[in-house]
Amino acid sequence: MINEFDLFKDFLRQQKLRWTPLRKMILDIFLCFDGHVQIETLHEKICAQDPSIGIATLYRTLKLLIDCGLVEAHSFQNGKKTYERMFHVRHHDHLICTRCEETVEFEHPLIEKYQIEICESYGFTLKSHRMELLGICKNCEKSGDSAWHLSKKTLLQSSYRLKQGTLQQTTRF
Amino acid sequence: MINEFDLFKDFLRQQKLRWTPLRKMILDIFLCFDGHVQIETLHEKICAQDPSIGIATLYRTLKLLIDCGLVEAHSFQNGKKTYERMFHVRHHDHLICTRCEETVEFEHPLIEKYQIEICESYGFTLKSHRMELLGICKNCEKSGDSAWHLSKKTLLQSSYRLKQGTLQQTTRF
DNA sequence: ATTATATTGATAATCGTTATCAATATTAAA
DNA sequence: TTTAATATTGATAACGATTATCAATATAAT
Ligand SMILES: [Mn+2]
Ligand SMILES: [Mn+2]
Ligand SMILES: [Zn+2]
Ligand SMILES: [Zn+2]
Repeated sequence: MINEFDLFKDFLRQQKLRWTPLRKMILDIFLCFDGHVQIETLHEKICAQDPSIGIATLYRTLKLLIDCGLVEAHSFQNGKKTYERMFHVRHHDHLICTRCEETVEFEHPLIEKYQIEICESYGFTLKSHRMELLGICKNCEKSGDSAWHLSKKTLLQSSYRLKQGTLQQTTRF
Repeated sequence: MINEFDLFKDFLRQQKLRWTPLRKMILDIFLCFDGHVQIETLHEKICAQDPSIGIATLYRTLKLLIDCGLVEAHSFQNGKKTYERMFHVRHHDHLICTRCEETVEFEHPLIEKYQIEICESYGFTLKSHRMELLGICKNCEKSGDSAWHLSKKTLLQSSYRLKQGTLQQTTRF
């Protein structure tokens, strides 16, 4: 039964790169996590085992894992990427609560099918897709923070920010 | 017949912000463009009219236009955002050629419908979505650059880069 | 052994975007 | 009209996740 380690090894050999203890360790720890992992989380757990490991190596190794198809990087909201294992994981898309950032994974065969049809009709060769549904989860919806959130939104919209209990001007980006 | 200018004016008034000549000018020029505009393109055209206008004001004004729903920002590949007018424009999603960056706009009612159904089934309130199909357009496909692209991809994957005619090591991000 | 190539960590650089701030301009209040 | 309060603007510094650079080291090929 082939596994991630063998695949990674083969990929590295094929690319004339090397299967090192460090790369093994990083893959090992990455696979401990379920779902979406942030680089920082990963780095912490790795540093617990060996604090001398630099963050650059982490980025480099993740990049390699992406190149060989074992990992996928997502760019959801906050600028930071998250990494998700892709081997022996069904394809799925994401439903994201914009309030608490909870994510739900789903798949919809018909949507997938229509995506292919659309591409064909425009003469495109579909390589991949990104689909994210953004909404408010049940919890956030009922925990009636809506008032606070609304006012917060208004404050942000009107280019003010609550700071130290008073309203202070800020820039309007 | 209500237009973007009136909507923007109303929005500003409502937020106790001001309708200034500069904001009018920026909106004016933005509306000259069709489709997706980059901030840099916009800045050039604006500077042609008045070189003293700072880029910060552009970002600020675009942000306001987004807040009031007249504009949408997209984050496709290359890190840079593009801005698209949203008023009197049908909702659509995007099909993007990853080689030449050509984009095609499309809509598919059933996909939209299923998105809503999916959200409901998980108890989410759908607020928005993002769907991008990534592929190779007909032109790029047939202009048989595939050999070059393949080798380029391999080079990138194997963490090398063609530089000054020789193969030089580079980092592996 | 000797040479060629790959890996690693520290650290600087990148770059689109945001924040800060002081000078003006505009509006509201007195 | 004065006076105070608030908003706008441009220059420029800061941000922050990611990437590049580089020298030291490790590994593979010959
Ligand atoms: Mn997932
Ligand atoms: Mn569009
Ligand atoms: Zn939530
Ligand atoms: Zn193309």
